Amino acid sequence: MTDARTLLPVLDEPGACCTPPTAPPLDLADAQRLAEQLRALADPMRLQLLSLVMACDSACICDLTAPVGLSQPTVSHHMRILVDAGLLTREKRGRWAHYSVVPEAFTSLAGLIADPRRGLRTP
Amino acid sequence: MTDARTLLPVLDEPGACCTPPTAPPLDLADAQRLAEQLRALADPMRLQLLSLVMACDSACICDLTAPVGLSQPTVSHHMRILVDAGLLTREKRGRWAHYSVVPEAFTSLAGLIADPRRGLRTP
DNA sequence: CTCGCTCATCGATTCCGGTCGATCCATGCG
DNA sequence: CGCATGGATCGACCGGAATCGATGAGCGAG
Repeated sequence: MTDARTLLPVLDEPGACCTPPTAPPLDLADAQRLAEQLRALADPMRLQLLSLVMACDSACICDLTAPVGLSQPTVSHHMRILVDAGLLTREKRGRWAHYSVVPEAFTSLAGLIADPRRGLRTP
Repeated sequence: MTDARTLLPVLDEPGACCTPPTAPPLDLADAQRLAEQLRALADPMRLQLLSLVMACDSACICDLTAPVGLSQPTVSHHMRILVDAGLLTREKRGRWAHYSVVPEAFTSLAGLIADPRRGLRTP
């Protein structure tokens, strides 16, 4: 990066690498918040759990452990991560905890990925 | 899970948890492939790198290390992950490696998240 | 009140992923 | 040819995450 291009940015010599990135990258704080939501999604077991909740529209832990083949504490751990990421909501009814999807979270997340000018690009 | 509901599924007693998940979860292989793409996105530094590539439309490593403040091997490592996930393409021109985004990957990924009936739900 | 059921939390273990310095490969130049 | 440069790979380190068994907190039923 310490070549002549940084000193003579106007030249645009033919052997140059490419246009230097004058635009700063995505703000680190924004990137971290977005990555947190994506990291919650980036797990096969959590994707399976999400598919089950979407199918039932409202599910509790006891009905989720068997289909994914995980222990109850592990399922609870995954559900907590999904709730903390804002992708699910938890509602305690009696002895059971009912989990439901947050559709807005998925639509906004999809919008950020599909239209990166609003999410990955600094405005 | 070993309550009477599994033996008498027709009863639908009022104290029951919820409807049992008769539908199987998302196929594990599909979940793993989807998780692999999402895991590539679920990192703040990779999101910053993506924003830089999108801004330049074609960037090489030497122009990416400084803005994100990472070493060259680390940036190369992240770019490899993004290429392996199908989100970027790598093209060697001369001494430099030019990276470009794969728009279709982002649109399809956004579609799977926004319309989970096609991606997270088993058809 | 006591017991049983559901779920969350804790502690420990194991494994994966990010990061770096050092090194190696390929290309272009003299 | 030999040297310099851009980039990829290697080996190692370290923090964090996934998983489990055991335990604790809340609620319902008897």
